[in-house]
Parts: sequence; structure tokens; C-alpha cells
Amino acid sequence: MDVKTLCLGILSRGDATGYEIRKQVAEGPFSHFFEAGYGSIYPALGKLLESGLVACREQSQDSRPDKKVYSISTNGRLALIDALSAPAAPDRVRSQFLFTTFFAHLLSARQVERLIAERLAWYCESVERMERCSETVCTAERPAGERFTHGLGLTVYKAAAQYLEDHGHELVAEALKLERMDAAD
Amino acid sequence: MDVKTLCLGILSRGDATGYEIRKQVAEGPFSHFFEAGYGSIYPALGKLLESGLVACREQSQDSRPDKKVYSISTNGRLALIDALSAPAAPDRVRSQFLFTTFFAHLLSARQVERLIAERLAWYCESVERMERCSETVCTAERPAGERFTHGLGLTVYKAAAQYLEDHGHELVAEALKLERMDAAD
DNA sequence: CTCTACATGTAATAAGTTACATGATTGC
DNA sequence: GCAATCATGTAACTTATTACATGTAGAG
Repeated sequence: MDVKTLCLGILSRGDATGYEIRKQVAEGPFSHFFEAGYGSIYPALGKLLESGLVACREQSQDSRPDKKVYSISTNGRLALIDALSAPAAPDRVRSQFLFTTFFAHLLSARQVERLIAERLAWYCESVERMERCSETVCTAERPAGERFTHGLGLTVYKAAAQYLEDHGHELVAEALKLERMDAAD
Repeated sequence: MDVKTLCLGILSRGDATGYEIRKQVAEGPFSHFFEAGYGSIYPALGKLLESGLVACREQSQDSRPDKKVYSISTNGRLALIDALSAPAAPDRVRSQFLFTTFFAHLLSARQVERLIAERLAWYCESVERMERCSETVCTAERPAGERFTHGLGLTVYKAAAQYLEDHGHELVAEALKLERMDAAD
């Protein structure tokens, strides 16, 4: 499941340019479980074009740069289904935040407090971002899978935010205690 | 936050061999937010040794292969704190599972059913794996950060598993409906 | 006049994965 | 006898990130 497959998936929902694909990954319904920048999307589209899994038509626009609109081919749809049918690979997660909280005792109380506050803000932003695309994903016309994936993301974010609100103070409390002990020495 | 920093973090809790580090990442308290295999851990330890952030003593054992026990140096501890103090980088998540569920309408009901069941099993395993190391992480002697990180991971897994139990059937129901429609054609 | 949005791409670099290579011991 | 655990490492490959490179138009 690489960026090529991601592009196939997005194109299976409708034609798009590289720019639009990137927007769907950054802000749209894929944002909570995939990341990709231009530097991986454009090369991926190039390879898909080479192997005939997508087609491309150039569109000149006035008062806008030309754009290349990609559309998925029949072979592309088959390749997508193949990729989806492959044995489930485990999710890849690497959390700088959790790594940092694990070693919170090495930071100052001020740092810990900021860490928690920033993360809470980030969860709020993420939830807002996701709710902004709820209207396009959570309608009856869209497949159930889209609603499901969206709902699972929201649920997880909300559970995590709640945990932070419930337990964040414990981290700060310990940091303050350690600082008092240091001061006593 | 790369594998080098991960090694520094783990070594800050006590000396370890490359093999033991890998075990902590695969099964220990780091398993839910970091991944690393031998192929990244050994080279990382090599680089840390070169730059003097860790020290290494060789230990021969009888009836076991020799091992290299690494320990963090003072500079290593400083480097770790530096890395922890760096501005929070967003978590990296790439979920094959969520990608697949998003496009569940392209799969057969059988495939969807298996997907959900396997994922639920995976969550159960993950929760069990994490609870197995609860005893070493969730004691009063360990820093609050370890308990916090552990608790957040468990909370998120449980919330996700609950969501699957609550909404997984919707996905299967749609798949069955699509199959009936196909059969009708 | 500055910032954001639109729009595409390449090159250099960094990072990590997979496969390869080896080998003893312990428990079933 | 076979699988699992302990134990270390390299080389080739794949992949993705970052920085570079360029340019228009509309909104404020």
C-alpha cells in the first residue's frame, strides 16, 4: 500500500490532478490515515501512467496554469482491487508525541504543559478538519466504507483527546514534583 | 525522531543489547507507537557508538553467542533531551486497514467479513500484548509518563475495537446488498 | 504589495525494509 | 528432529522527504 495505490484509490472516486490528490490527502477524507506530498504523488502518477493504470489529458486554462487531469483505467481498477485484496499489512505508526510523553520525566514542567496543550489543540484541529469533510463523505449516496473509515477516525481522535483531558494533569503534576525535588537539592 | 533517538530512549532506562532493544520495540512498552527491525537498530547503534552517544562492552557467554551490551553516555542523555525538546513533529500514520475499509465496496462480502474479523483479533492481541507489559510499566516506581503513554495506547485500541464491534456489520451489510444487486443483473 | 491558492515537476538525500549470511542451544 | 530463542551484522533495494525551480492571479 504505497502512494501509487493511494492515487489509484483517489482516482477511482473521480478524475483529479496531482494537486487535487494532494489536497485530498492533506485535508480530505484520507488525511487521518495517509500522508503524501507532491514529491511522492507526482512521481507515482508518472509511474502509473507508464504502466497504463491511469490515463492523462492535458487541460489548458486561462488565468491558471495548465493542468494534467488523470483518470483511472480498467487495468487500474483491477490493480486497485488486487491491492485491496492483498493480506492485511499492519498499520505503520510512529508517534513523536507518545515517545516524548514516555520520557516526560526528562523535561521541565513548562515543556510538559506545552506538549499536552499543543496536542490537545492538534486533536481539536483534526476533528474540525474531519468534520469539515463529513458532508461529502457521510451522505447516503457514498459507500458505507467511507462513513465507516471516517467514523473510526473521529472516534479514535475523540477518545485520545478525552484521555489527555483526563490524565494530562498527572504528567504535569509529576514534572512539578521533580522540579521541587531538584530545587531542594 | 528516528531509530537512533529510539535507541537512546531505551538505553536511558537501562543497558541493553541490540537484540533486547528490538524486543522492547516489538513486544514491550514501545510497540504501539514505534516500529524498528534489526536492519535499522544495529546500524543506528553503530552510528551512536561512532558519535560517542553510547558506549559498548562485549560480553562472552557460555552456551550463548557473545553479545554487545550498550549503555548511554552523558552526551547521549543530553542528545536525548535535545530530541525530546524539539518542536513536536506530527505523528506518522499509514493504515492499510483504513484504506481498505474506505474502498470496501470494491470487495466481496466474504473479504469484508474477514477484514473486520482479522482486525478485531489484531486489536485483542495488541491489548493483550500491552497488558502483558503493564506490570513493568504501570507501577508507582516508574515515571508517570510511562503509565500515561501506555494508558493512552490502550484507550485508543479499545475505542477502535468497540467501534468495529458497533459498526462493522454495516460494512458487511452493504457488501451483501451489493452482491445481491450484482446477482440480479 | 503581500499572501494564498493554483499548478507541476526534479534532484539530492535520508531513511528504512528485506533479504542474505551464520550458528549454538533449549525445549517439545 | 524441529521450531523457537538468542545474537549480530551487511548489502541491495525501495521509498519517501526536502529542497530546489518557476510562474500567474486574485483577495485583502
